[in-house]
Amino acid sequence: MMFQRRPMVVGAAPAPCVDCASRPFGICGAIDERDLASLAEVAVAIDLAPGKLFMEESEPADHVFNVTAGTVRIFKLLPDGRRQIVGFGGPGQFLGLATSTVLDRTRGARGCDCRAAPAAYTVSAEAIGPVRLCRFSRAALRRLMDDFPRMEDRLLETAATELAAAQEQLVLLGRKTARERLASFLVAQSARARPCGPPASSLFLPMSRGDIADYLGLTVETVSRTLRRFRTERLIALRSPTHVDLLDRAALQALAQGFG
Amino acid sequence: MMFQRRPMVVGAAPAPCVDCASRPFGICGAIDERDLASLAEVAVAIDLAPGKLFMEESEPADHVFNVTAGTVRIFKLLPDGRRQIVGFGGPGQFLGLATSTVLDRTRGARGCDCRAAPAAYTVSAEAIGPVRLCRFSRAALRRLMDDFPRMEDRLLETAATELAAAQEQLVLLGRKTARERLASFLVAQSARARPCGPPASSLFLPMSRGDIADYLGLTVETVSRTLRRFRTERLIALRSPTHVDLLDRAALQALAQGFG
DNA sequence: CGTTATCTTGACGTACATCAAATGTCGTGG
DNA sequence: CCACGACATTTGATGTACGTCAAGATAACG
Repeated sequence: MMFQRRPMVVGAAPAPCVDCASRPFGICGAIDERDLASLAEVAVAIDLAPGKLFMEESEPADHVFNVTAGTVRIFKLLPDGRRQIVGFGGPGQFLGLATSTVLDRTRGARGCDCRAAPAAYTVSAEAIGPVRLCRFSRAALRRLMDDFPRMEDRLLETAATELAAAQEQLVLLGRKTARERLASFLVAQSARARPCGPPASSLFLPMSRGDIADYLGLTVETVSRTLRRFRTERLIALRSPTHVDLLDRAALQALAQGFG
Repeated sequence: MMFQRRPMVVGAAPAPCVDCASRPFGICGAIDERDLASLAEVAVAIDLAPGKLFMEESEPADHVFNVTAGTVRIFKLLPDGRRQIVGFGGPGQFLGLATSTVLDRTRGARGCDCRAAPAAYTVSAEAIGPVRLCRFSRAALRRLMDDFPRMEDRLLETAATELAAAQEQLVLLGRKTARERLASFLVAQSARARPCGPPASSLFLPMSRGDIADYLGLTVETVSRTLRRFRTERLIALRSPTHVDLLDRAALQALAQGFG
């Protein structure tokens, strides 16, 4: 196992996997320690500079990715520039599920071979701050799933979780007020900061206000105003734009669920 | 294999599968003709009366379903009654993906055994009009996936398609105007009516205005007004509340994508 | 053919967007 | 270390798309 030197923006190196801190969080956790060699064989570690776009909607989906460090934003654009962020991804985040895009998705049903079209990414993704990720070719993923059925199980589980998250976000965008959206966001972030155990009350937001706005279907101004109002109500404290303390988690939780 | 008699509302019978019209559209299409017996063995056909709730959010996810006739609405509720419909499902629609709900989904990442919790449905579903569906126990699905790997492949593919659809809907709810939402809805419905080939220009909407509103994050009034405006603009014709003709599909398509 | 739910239409209110400007934050170089 | 500039964030004034409330008009149904 050797080191490769590469230009700074995109460094690539074979992945050790064995001591990958994000393995338990992602689909790689499905593979047993003693089989990690087959994984490392096909994984390529890549470093991304802040802002780097590494996956683009409607491009051929030749690779899948796994975030190992940093945070990415996953989004879709309308032709006039309106942006909807569909999610943020931290260590363990899997990226690259794709559909044989027949332009207008027909909710699961096909029943004929209109799926001749090659798979394309359905969303774009770029780095927020410096990011490290692992890249696999789609073919390699296919082989891994064939060799290790637990891998496919894990991927299905991941997809189901992502779908549930997206559906929860549909409720947020379709039916919640700005206050409820921000409360939901803060509570979810604090839960994510500590996947197990008690949620963090002090949390770091790697994304900008603009990102938050585009995630919650609001404007920067509304995000800013709403957070300030939370502050005057002693629900949160704003140490810095990126560092928030949750002072009254119960109240925020209630707001998030639609009370108040 | 015996018949079970049940109250009229929910009739149940073993499923033949062989001549199931919706098989090519759903996950059952993954199973070869000569293996259909193993499928029919575990499938139970069920008839639902209009309005019948058959899957409820946060209940134990003991079964999965496959719509074979009619249309269902899939939704989530807020405690005060606000409703978000996350999708409509016709023949072929698979239902019952679930996550070990740790109350606040943490986007894919877990990395510990907080998943001890039993799987629960993440959404509710009820019949619009009369519906027929097939029910499988989750255990049976697990066995089917083990015996027929193509089944699991198909399910993963389905989940990916559903996720892409949900993400598209996030854009709609987060960033589109009422006009754009309705246009997107009409175009998508017409595309769905004919999964392959040219989209239908005359389409039947089995769901009520209220359902459409709760799907698009609007109110009934706004849906009604916007449709009427489309009518005065000669984009559509309204034969009856449930029967719409698309007169200018190109214009609607453009609107849906965010132009105009 | 009456009764009731659904859909339409109108008048008015408001939560959030838009536009505009001040303030804060942070990297860079003197 | 501090001054400067670029950009992110906050704050304020105003506008508007869509929601709410309230009748009517149609359609569905027994």
